[in-house]
Amino acid sequence: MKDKNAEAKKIVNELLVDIFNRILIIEAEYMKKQNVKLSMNEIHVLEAIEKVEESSMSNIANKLHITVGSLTTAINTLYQKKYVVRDRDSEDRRKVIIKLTDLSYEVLKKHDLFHEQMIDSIFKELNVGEDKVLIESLRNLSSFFNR
Amino acid sequence: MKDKNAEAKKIVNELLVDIFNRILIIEAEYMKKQNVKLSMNEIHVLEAIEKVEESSMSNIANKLHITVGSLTTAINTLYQKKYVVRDRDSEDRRKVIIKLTDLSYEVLKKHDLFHEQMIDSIFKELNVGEDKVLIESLRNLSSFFNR
DNA sequence: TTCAAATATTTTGAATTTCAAAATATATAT
DNA sequence: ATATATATTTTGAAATTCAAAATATTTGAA
Repeated sequence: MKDKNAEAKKIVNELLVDIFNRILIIEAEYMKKQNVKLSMNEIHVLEAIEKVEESSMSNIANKLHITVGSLTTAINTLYQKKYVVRDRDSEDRRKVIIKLTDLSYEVLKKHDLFHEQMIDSIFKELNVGEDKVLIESLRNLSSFFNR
Repeated sequence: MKDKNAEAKKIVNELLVDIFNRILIIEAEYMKKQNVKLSMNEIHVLEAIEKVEESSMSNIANKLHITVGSLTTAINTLYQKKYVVRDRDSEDRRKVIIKLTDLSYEVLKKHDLFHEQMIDSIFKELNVGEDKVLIESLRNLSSFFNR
């Protein structure tokens, strides 16, 4: 049986693939232009540390979907470059808590600005109430990944 | 000045980041479950070869936003595993044209199915005409990357 | 209390992916 | 003819990742 939305679906798929393929490259170029010396990978580590509830190694690695071992090497270089410090949790001394330095907050401010501009570009031609459709669609896509 | 859409924008940004962070992992799990032995990286190379107009090394690398040198190593292993063959362009013998084998088309069929299910999950609760809003939003985001 | 099991992290060794620059081959234009 | 441009591969190095082993600390049961 034919799908009446076939054409729209094809377009949405192509747009998503295109966006997905380009976002990292564009974001990296933008950050470089802002004089940020870190890779997108490193920036995403900082972002995860900022967003996660308790910034232990396990929690951060979990948020990033990488192993704790991989995170250790990432944190090692970020520590060397003075973007993070390591603290022991006083309650449970097995846990290492990662804290961001001011250097990191500068980077994250620039990163947030990029995302703001990106989101503004989506909203600029949206009419009242249309944001609901967009949010619902993205929620459906996100929950598709939960099964 | 306050932005009346501030809350909606925040939600859209979080959804996009979440989708972006998870899609590759979920897609990789799916392909593995379908008994595909290739990495997502390798699958995306096959996808680019299929989609590009003329599948020369330069065109493919361009589509993937990687250097031709990087592509050469990727094609080397895909050739070894019998997913592609190399042809010389008879018009211009500098060009190497990459062709997919049947093994690749099997993989791409499974990959397409994943994307179909993904897109269906977006459309399942969309009413008539609402797909226009979604397409317009994604188009705006995509063209934000063009500046 | 004490010690085995569980949990948190780091270390190690290897694979994959990537790049820039040099090398090679072919085509084009003067 | 030959210099220049274009297409690709090779080379050497860096970044990112993983799994498994090693280390440190906590927890729970005897």
